[in-house]
Amino acid sequence: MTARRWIAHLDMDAFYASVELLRYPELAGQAVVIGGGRRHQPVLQADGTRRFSTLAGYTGRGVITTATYPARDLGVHSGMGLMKAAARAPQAILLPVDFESYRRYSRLFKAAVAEVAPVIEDRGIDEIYIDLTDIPGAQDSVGHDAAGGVRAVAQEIRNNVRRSTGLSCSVGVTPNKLLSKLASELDKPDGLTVLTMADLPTRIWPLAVRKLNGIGPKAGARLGQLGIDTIGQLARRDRAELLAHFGRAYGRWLHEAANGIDDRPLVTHGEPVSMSRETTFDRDLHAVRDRAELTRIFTELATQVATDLQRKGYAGRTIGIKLRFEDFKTVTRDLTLPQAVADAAAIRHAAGLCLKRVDLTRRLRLLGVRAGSLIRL
DNA sequence: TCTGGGGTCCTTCCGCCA
DNA sequence: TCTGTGGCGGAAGGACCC
Repeated sequence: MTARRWIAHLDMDAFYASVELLRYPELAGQAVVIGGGRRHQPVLQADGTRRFSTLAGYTGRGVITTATYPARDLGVHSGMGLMKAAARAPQAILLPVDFESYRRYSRLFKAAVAEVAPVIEDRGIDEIYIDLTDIPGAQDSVGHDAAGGVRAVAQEIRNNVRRSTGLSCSVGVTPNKLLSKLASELDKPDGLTVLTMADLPTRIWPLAVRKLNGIGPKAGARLGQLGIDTIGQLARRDRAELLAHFGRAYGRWLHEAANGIDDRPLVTHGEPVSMSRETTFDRDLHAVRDRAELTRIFTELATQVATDLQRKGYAGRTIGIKLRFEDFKTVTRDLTLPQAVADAAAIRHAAGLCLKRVDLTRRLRLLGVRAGSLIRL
């Protein structure tokens, strides 16, 4: 009897906002959004209570990074501009992002998972895949529930995460990463969903194609034009038709994904490919009129990239820049050097050579500096 | 009131070279 | 020498994700 493959996807619930609520418990149950600049730090008042900023009157170019569930009920969500969110939910509390804390809780929850199941693929600060196939008990039936064993293992993981962080998470368990990613969303927040291939027609096919990890705004719109809105509609389409419309690689992937087929292994190691720093200005800057300020920011970004590289022990052979113009059009330029570099002066110099290759007549809203082709020092 | 910041991966094009 | 082919690294853009 060969073991049945069980892959879990674990997603922390409203992660950044939930970490903030641990620190400010008086905000529990309220509409809170995370995002924007440093100037919205809560202020401790004379009577010992804290005074929080609200969205009302927000000005700037920030976006929502995370919103609590009560805030989402007011029609705001991550990615939304804070100005727009302020119009919809002026009374919502606004807190600045604190990546330091989120990283600390990220390490905590991943360690808690690893105590139960050590084969983990990192997917960023708030989500992971976990291979449960070989965890003791995962292949057991409980009564007439063939998935009872793996359900218990997943529940133990959830308990461990809550015990060590005080935070809730949602978990999907299925035979592969693609389906588990979908399943973890089915009972959010604080849910556990176990699915087998037999559940595909009832639980997966009714979902919008956009829910599939790998179908973004562009592909979603193109599918819509073909009359394909749900995963089930996609699954029913002729493979040849998808190949004709989307090319060999992507067409094939669409067909397999809709049918729940995904053989990708967990990637448990991984070296960074690039490191970058970028910033959106408070107002659009002009290459000539705002030259001094642009130069200062440019040098600062190069210095930050150098600091990041050195702290993590890498050097980059390809140095690149990214510019975004006032009309949101984005261009990049890069330059591969004879040798990898990690010092601020060399990065700044190479980035400067890249900048000379761009027409700078339009005003800029963003500037970025990147190091790629990394080698370990 | 336009749309953050940090990434990965893929495609296409181009020059160079065998 | 001409023409074709194919690999490869580098550059640029774009789609997508957290």
